[in-house]
Amino acid sequence: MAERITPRSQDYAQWYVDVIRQAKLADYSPVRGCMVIRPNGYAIWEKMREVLDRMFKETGHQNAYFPLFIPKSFFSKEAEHVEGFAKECAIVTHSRLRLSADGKGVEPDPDSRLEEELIVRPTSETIIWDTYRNWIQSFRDLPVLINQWANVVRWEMRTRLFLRTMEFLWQEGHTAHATAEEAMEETLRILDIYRRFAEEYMAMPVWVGKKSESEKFAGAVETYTIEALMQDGRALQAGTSHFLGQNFARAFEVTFQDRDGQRKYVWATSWGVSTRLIGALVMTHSDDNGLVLPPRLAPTHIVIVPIWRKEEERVRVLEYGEALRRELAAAGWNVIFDTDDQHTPGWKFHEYEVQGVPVRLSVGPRDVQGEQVEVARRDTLQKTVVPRAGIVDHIGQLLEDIQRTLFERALAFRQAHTHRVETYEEFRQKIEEGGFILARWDGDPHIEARIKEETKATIRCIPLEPIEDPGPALISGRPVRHRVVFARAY
RNA sequence: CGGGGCGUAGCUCAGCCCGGUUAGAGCGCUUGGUUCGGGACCAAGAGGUCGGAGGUUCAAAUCCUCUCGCCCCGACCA
Repeated sequence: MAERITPRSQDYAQWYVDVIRQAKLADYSPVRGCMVIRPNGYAIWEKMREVLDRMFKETGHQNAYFPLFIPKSFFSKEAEHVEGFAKECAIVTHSRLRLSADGKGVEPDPDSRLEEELIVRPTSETIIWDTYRNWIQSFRDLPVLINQWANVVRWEMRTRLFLRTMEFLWQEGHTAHATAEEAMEETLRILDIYRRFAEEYMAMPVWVGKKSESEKFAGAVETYTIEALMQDGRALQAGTSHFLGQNFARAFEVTFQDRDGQRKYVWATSWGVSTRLIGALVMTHSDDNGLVLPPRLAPTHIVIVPIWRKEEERVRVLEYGEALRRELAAAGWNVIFDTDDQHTPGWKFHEYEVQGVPVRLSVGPRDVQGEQVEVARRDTLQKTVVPRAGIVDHIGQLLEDIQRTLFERALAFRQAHTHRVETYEEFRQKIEEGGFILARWDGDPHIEARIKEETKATIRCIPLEPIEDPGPALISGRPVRHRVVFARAY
């Protein structure tokens, strides 16, 4: 009997860690705040990467790779950006170790102190814009549409597996454009890619909107975001796309000569999603039995568990199962046929359930005899027996149904946990229940700050499609046209 | 950075308060056998500088001091 998963109702944070550990997505590492992403977790990241990379390329982007280290001086060029990241940077000061005096360990060799210290990138705007200066001379060089898959380091106070680790994997897009309009179009194009990815692949409904001034990215003119709701009622920022204006172009002197012969600063965007999405996936769909994965991101779609007692049964069952496996694999599904005889079928049922494989097939003597297959779906845990003939079509439809069911379930959850409030009093009560609160805000940052201070709730976004509902704003009572989205967030 | 918790076998932990031969359990692992339709069972085995350093003592996993690390909760952040 393996360890149990703490029920969500008992301790949500512990449940989250239990699911990750038992589904073998990640381990803690010897380094504080850093995790080891195990093959099961990394395979999900690879699927995400595959899908997003295709979407980026379809919209004209190319991948490139910039250095991990950034000269310290680069950070002094864009004031807001510096302020945003200064407090969480890892800094390389030496290039060599030597044996320490007591002979028991090693220490930085003082002679190897770097002339200019290097910052381990917390994000790559600075080094990329320094590079773009050399690439961009003319309007003919624009736009520059580049993405990089990389790791970044942010020296966080407090970490949580996948949601916030000191080192994490992500993609960061950095684009340069001739006009503000083009850059804004790009910002929103990417935002829509993120929305589609969240909804269509992760089966995770999201709010799409703009960040308030206080919540936007350090150095951005506008930050756009997709915001999801986790099962415990807290919001999670799942992806951001920034319109950077000319801030970085000015800081790094990136100009081009336009058609009209004028020298102009270029317009910029940057955008990213990270391995945090794996945490979002866990907290959107999984249950007390373990991980639940949407089929479109599941590294393994189907597992076949053979069952037998006697040797002659074993032979027939394995033959039956292997034919099944081949047929399903030929249809394009990733299939595991678990013929390991060290574990009982019951053990395997639990194992794959914990790991979130969307569909499990069991084949035993009964099924061989009746030319049938037992089909169990992970999302509802329902089991049915279906005829062997036409199994491929059946499974195909089932996987689609699971994908749809997960989205609908998450959407229903979000709807049930989204409330409109009219007064601050009501707001303060409702926020305690978790979930999203749609309320009117008059745009005053002081009121936003006060609400955060008093309730820990922040404006998650100002929806791109405005929630028209004129009325008095919270606290100030000033008349406003629409509502914004509040929540307590991760 | 504040508050709390924990460091004993690969994992989860007991033992510590009240010091006493050879440090335990469950799971996992190895070998053999019987099993196999929702986490099988039997037998035999391997596996530990009790986080580290110092101290008290005839004697320390246990008491004292220092130290390192990790986890959780807050403030800060993707």
